[in-house]
Amino acid sequence: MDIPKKEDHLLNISYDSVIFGFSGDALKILLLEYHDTGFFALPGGFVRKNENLNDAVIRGVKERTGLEKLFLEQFHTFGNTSRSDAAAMKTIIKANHDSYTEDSWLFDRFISVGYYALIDYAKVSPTPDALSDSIDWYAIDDIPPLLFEHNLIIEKAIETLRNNLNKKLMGINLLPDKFTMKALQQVHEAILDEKLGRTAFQRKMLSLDLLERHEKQFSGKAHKAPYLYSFKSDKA
Amino acid sequence: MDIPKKEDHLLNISYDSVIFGFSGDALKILLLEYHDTGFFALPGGFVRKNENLNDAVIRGVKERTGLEKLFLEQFHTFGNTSRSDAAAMKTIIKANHDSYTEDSWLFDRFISVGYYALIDYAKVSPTPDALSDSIDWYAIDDIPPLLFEHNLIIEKAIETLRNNLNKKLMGINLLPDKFTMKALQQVHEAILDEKLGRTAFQRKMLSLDLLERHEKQFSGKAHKAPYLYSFKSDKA
DNA sequence: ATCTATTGTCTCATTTTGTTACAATAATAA
DNA sequence: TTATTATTGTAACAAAATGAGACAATAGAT
Repeated sequence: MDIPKKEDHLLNISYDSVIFGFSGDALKILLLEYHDTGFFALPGGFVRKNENLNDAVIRGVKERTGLEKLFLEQFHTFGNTSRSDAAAMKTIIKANHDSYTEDSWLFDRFISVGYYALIDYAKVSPTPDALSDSIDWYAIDDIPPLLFEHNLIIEKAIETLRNNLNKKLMGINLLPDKFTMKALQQVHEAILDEKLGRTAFQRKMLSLDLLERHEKQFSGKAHKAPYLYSFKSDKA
Repeated sequence: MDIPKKEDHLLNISYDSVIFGFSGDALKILLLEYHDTGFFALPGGFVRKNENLNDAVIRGVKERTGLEKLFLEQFHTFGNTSRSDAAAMKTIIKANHDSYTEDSWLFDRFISVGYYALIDYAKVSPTPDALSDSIDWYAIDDIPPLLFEHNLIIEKAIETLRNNLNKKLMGINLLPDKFTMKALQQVHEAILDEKLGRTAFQRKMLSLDLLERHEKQFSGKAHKAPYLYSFKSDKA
């Protein structure tokens, strides 16, 4: 992988993406570990000179997950001087490139726009890029210390996700196209970090008139089979 | 006024501020008009190399309004290529500066962070800076066409304000320290653009336990005098 | 055929919200 | 001093939303 070129990009501005997935029991996010440094961080990147900010983030998330259509939303822009860490950036670049130069634009101060994405955990097999040893899922209550105040960015992302959860059933973006009411409830519980009453939850979801009921799902277990639901497409 | 110098600032990044005030009957915002151009726009600015983004916005709003302590919150970052307009920027700079240079950094593309501020309308006498003919209040349903997609930025600011209104009685930032329940209700109605039931509103506000009741306010009119309230400082 | 775990819905209690009613009151007019 | 008027604070009641428990339906195991 080449170092991104200064003349192709906007300066002093970057993005960081908090990519959420739901494993069935826990809410997780994708973190990458840089080669030979022990550094963990959020997947991020830069904006090309003639590229919309949104498109830059979509491009970056696609490179990391292979997903093209995904739920993606900006939540906050982080602009404190304290969040820059030129030393760490130098270590990363040094560990990966012979062409290390002391005065790279990458060591400048960056203002970073935070995005979060909600994706179907099952649809992704994350692949590390050339800069990173690994890219892996981490449960949100088990996040290691990260570079560049990224732990703070994650907290803010979760807070935003909680606040927006009720708007238009956002949680469904973490599930397959068809899902049971129980799965939807588990997603909500994972995001809110609290138990919800089963009957009240079901009544509320159905009353929103956003779900379409399909065939039953037979699990092979000895009990009544639940209906499958999907998000009504005309409510998007 | 001097043109801001390239070497002092972050490149490709700016901010725009939507400064809300409440005149007693309508919600208004501050717009400025540039010298000799007929161009209207939101007050905005740039970030110095060693300055926090938030501090840059505080500095800019203070220069325009004289206010130092104010309610200020970031709401969205605008990053589409379509929002840049080098031609308009050139017109503005030309109209104001002999030292016009064709290749100024100001003509580059900018990603702009949107902030909104809530201030006490009565406390401000807006003063135009050297670049602008006028800075004035405009009711939010009477905004002229603005440069750089600023109309869109205002819409998003209002939307965010509506969504956040219930969080911790944000509306009080548009009022003096002490205010009547009726004034608070009028602020809410102006923001939400709908009438609210008087008794339900009063009951709700009092139940939040965020308001402190003070002496009555005698208006001189022939009716029962309302209590004055303030925001409980320990709930900030 | 009986048993077990889970689901969908009903019912009822509780809480919240919306609306109307009404007494209290500050200033004015009679 | 005593009505009169406009507005305020709160109570009272109705309607709607929410929470919790009961229960029948049912897919598969025994």
